[in-house]
Order: sequence, then structure tokens, then C-alpha cells
Amino acid sequence: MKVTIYDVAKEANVSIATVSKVLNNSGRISEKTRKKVKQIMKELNYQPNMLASALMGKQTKTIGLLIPDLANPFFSELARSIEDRGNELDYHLVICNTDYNNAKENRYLSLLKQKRVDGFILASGFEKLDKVQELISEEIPVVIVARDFPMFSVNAVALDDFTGGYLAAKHLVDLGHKNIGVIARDLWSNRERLRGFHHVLAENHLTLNPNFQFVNEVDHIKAGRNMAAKYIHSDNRPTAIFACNDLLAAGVIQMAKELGLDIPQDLSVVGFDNTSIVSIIEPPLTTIAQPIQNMGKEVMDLMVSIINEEKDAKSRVTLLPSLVLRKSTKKIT
Amino acid sequence: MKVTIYDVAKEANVSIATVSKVLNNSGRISEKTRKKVKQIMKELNYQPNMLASALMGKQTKTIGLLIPDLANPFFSELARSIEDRGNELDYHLVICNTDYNNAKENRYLSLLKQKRVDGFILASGFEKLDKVQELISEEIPVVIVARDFPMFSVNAVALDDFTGGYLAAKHLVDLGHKNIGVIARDLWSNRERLRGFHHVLAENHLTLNPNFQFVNEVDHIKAGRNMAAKYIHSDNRPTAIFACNDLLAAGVIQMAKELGLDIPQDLSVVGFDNTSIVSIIEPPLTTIAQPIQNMGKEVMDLMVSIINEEKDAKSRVTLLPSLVLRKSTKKIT
DNA sequence: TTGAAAGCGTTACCAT
DNA sequence: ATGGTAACGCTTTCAA
Repeated sequence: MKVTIYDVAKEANVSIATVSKVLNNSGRISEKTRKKVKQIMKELNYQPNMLASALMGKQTKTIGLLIPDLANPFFSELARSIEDRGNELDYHLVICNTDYNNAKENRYLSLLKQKRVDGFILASGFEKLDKVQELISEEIPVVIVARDFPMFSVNAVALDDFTGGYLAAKHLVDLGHKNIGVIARDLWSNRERLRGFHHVLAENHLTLNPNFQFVNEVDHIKAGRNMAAKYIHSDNRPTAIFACNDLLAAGVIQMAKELGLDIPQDLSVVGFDNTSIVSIIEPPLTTIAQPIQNMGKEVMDLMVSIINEEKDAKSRVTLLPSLVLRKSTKKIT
Repeated sequence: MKVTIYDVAKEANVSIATVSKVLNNSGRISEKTRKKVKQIMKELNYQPNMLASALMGKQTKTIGLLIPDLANPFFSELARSIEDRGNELDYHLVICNTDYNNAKENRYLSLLKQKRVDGFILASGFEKLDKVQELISEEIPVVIVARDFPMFSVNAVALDDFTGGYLAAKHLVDLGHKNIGVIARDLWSNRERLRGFHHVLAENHLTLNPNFQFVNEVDHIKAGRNMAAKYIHSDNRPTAIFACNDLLAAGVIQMAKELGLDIPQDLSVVGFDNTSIVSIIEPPLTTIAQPIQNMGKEVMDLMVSIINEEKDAKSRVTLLPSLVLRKSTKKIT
């Protein structure tokens, strides 16, 4: 059967208190007994039961990660980088796919709370904030990542989406484009990107292509294709399209090519995220890069520092996007 | 503070035993008290502590998933499908990236054992099987997925890799190719695919392009590029390449195009996995499809049935790959 | 139908 | 330096 501290204690002729102390390097134990106990633990292949110690108030060393969709490269790369840092810091991740579905979000939150995770990293939509609010009032550590809630005080590491949109628009406008379409889902971050985008347009006395509207298909590639077709078939076809993520951009490029357009000659397109698929796309996609690795590290570090109460003030880390030039945009002639 | 069964019991004027019973729908409780207790639980917003109940021998409802790399589309899609099924069955997933590194694998195993996960789903390499063997002898449920261990009796849901290789070779040979290159990492599943591949070649008195050798870069796209360059520059250039995953194939296509070859006119390429990136590749990739959704469901179902001891005999589910024709292969002329 | 009490495997305080 | 023991929050007999 499972070996417990009792077994170790008996075998080593000490009390369980002593065993517990050598386990945690706490209290004062003579070098001699420490050696002996450790020895016995090896022999018996003793594995401490974390459930019991967590029940006594210690950490579970487990973080809940709520993410919209692991099959989306941006999120899987983000999850990967968070897990990497977690591993270094000895935390495990319970990863949950929410599909931006509020009911799923809430269900996961409540279930993981019952499992007493040490904290939550939220990368999901959470258009309804009440449950998140609840976590906070219960003093459960929460960090938001890749999703901003400017209206409400919570720890977060986010991208400066406004700047992202700004950069994209600036690049396109600098290339001489005057009729630009945008493709985006109706998410907070995208509204920010649009704000940045509009800012540049306004500076240049330009306006968005009037066919713009938010898309809502879950399959991003398909969404990109459909919206691209709509833009291309309209009687006032844009010369450039800014897609709010790389998958959308991939769809745009696909459809544009199928409709006989040359990228970037007939249509410039810039994506967002800089996931690993950008180099697969033909032509390689010019995109606004999110520093995914960094983001993962920052969010995990922030989480852990909150858990350890190293900082009581809420803090917010904002990372900057950057423009990565490849081959999908071109100066207008 | 945290509300426990004691609080609920007190408030409802019953014993904690009664509360526990209504919680688990066990024992016989009068409808009246059941109602009352449930009512109080609502009011107090009582959340049962799973740590405590797991400590008493109940399940943790958590499964450890060891996977090589979440940033690889095949694995993230697989993880996604496993998690989906887990969610339906009320299990959470702790996801760990192993990078095919045996030390990491073992470390995760031991840590998750301490957390008393109900079982392990292993999608990682595990070239050293001792720790897996150990799990089995400790009667901890284990299922292997997307990775076969024919030599050793363990529950598994795997792809018929031999058939996968067979299908790829058959397709290429049917198109008239006689000089075919292969690109693969040295993994068990790839050795099987090669076996199936060779089988077809032998049937047709053909032999593999002699420049073949296993690759081992971790960056698959890069690996595909490098190996493709090698094949293309050799003085006996293959007319077709079988890449053992889609990423590798993407690299091949990229490099081939950079070197001025037309796909599929000058070089046919078939991939493996049928991940979502295939439709982004130009031209769309002909590939051997793994039924990823199915695989995720099967593995989770198998896991749960083992946990619930619905089957004591080891079982092994083998799924069949299929050829998906797209535009990257062409009849030789 | 309900409740008392004995665990589950730890930690931590207080003695010794 | 070491050990006894009361928690932690729950489940599960066994009595009542």
C-alpha cells in the first residue's frame, strides 16, 4: 500500500513530526537523524501526499489557466510559454478551453476553486465580470493575460493593443494605402486595436472602408476568407487589409489568391500575433508581433509574486507590440 | 472565512454527516432536510473542498497529460480534443510539456503522483520505460496515446503508423514516383511509418533515396527546410518527399520553392497528421490524416473506464489513418 | 432518517 | 533536538 510519514517514522524510529520536519527543512534536526530519515524515505520510495499538506493550508502548486482555444496557435504558444515558466517555478497548470463561452468560464472557475488552485490566469473573454470580481473579493490570486480590463482594477499583463493597431495603420498608410479594410472579432482587445487604427487614419484624414463589420465565426480562417471575399467583391475594394490575427490574415490571403489577386501587388495584408504560422503563409505575413514568450514569463512571475504576497498593490504589466516586416505588404503604385 | 460543512451543518441544525450525504446523494435523507440543507448551501455559497474529499479516497478528477510540445499544432489539437472530452466527463487536465526529455518526463510523473492525479495520459516519447512501468505496478491508470509500445502491455490508443506509411508510399508510387525521399525524426512511430513505406517500395522493387537519414532539430520547419535542401542539392534528387509531419512538409515546400522548384510539378510532397496548418500551406498539402478528434475522445474514454474499473483487461485501440488528397502531389510525367 | 466518531496524511504548536 | 497531538474538511461505518 501507499507509504505515509507514519511508515517512514516507524522505520526510522522517530516521530512523524520529525519526518515532517526533514521533509520541509524546518525546525532543528540533527544531521544524523536527517540523514537517516532521508535514507529511509529513499528505501521506501516515500512520496509525500500533496493533498494532505494542501489541506493543512500549504499551496497546491497548481494554477488554473482559462484560455479560449488551445487549437488556436496564439493561445497554444502562450500556454506553452506559461507552462515553461511554471515548470521552472514548480507550478503545474490546469488548462481549460472556454471558447469564449461565459457559462464554461464560470463552470471552470467554480470547479477549480473547489480544487483549491493557488490562482487563476485568465486569457479568456469574460465579458461578464461578476465571477472574476468574486474571485478577487475572495482574495484568490487572479491575473489577466492578453486581454485588458482597463475599467477595473486587476493584475494583468497585457499587450498595448492601441499601439498594435496604430503600428498596423501607420505601416499601411506609409505605404500609401488610402482605402483599408479591417477584419476582427468583436473583442475588447480588437476594439482597442481599432481605436489605434482609427487614430492614424484620422491623423491622415482617412476613413475606414465602409464595408467593415465585426465577424463572429469561430473558425478564423473561414472568417477571414468570407470577409475577404466580401471586401474584394464590393464596389469599393480596399487596397489593404488589416486582420486582427494571423489566422484571419491567412484566410484573407487564401481567398484573395483564389479570386485571382496577387499578394502584395493587388492587396496588402497585415496580420497580428506573429505566431509560428506566419512563415508558412505565402507570401510570408507582415504582422504585428506579440512578445508571446515574454508574456508567458511575465504572467507567471506576476502570479507567483502575488501568491507569495511579495506585492500587495495591484500591478499591471504592459508589453509593446512591434511590426515585423515580411512579404505581404507593398507600397502602392 | 471559507465556509465548510460544519458551517452548513450548524446553520441547518443537522450533523455534518447529513450534509455530506445530501452533497453526495448518498444514504437516505428526508426530502425535507435535503431541501433545507441545499438551501443553506446556496445561501452560504458553500464550495466543497475537493482536497479533503480526495484525501478520503475519492477521485481528484484530474488527469495528467504529458505531451512533447504544446506549440506543435498536432499536439495542441490533440490536447484540445482530450480536454473537450474531459470536460464532458468532469475531468480536468494538468498539461505538461516534456520536449521528449526523459528527465522532464520523470519529474512530471513523480510530481503529479504526489498530487494524486487519477491517471496519466502519455503522449510523450518515453524511450526509457522504467517509470511508466512503475506507474503500472502501482496500479495508477495509464494510457498511451499517439505513441505505440508494441513490446509492452499497456493501455493505448494509437494510430496504425504502419498503414500510414503504407498509404503515403502507395499514393506516391501510384503516381509513378520511383525516387522518393523521406524526412523523419527518429521516433518509434516514424520507424513504423518507414516500415510501412518500405513495404510498398519493396513490393514495387524500389528503394528509398539513399540520402535518407533521421533529422533531429527541434524546430520542425527548419528541419524540413534543411533536409529538403540536402535532397534537392544531391546528385540524385528525389521526385517526391514524404515528410513525417505537416510541419516538416511545410519546411520542405518552403525550401523547394525558394530553390526555384514548383510544387507539385517538380516535387511532390506528402505530409502527416492533417493538422489545421495544411490548408495554409501553398499548395494545400496532401497528407496522411490522423483522426485527432476521435483520438482525444477515445483516449479520455479509455482512461475513465479504467479509473472506474469498467474493464480490467488492458485494451488497445488502434485508429486508422487516411490519405487526404490536396494539391501537393502530382503524377510523374 | 439522522448523528457520533474514526479516520485520510499532513503541518504546526507546545512540551519535553 | 525530538515528540505528542490538535487541527485541516471531508467520507463512511455503525448506532441510535
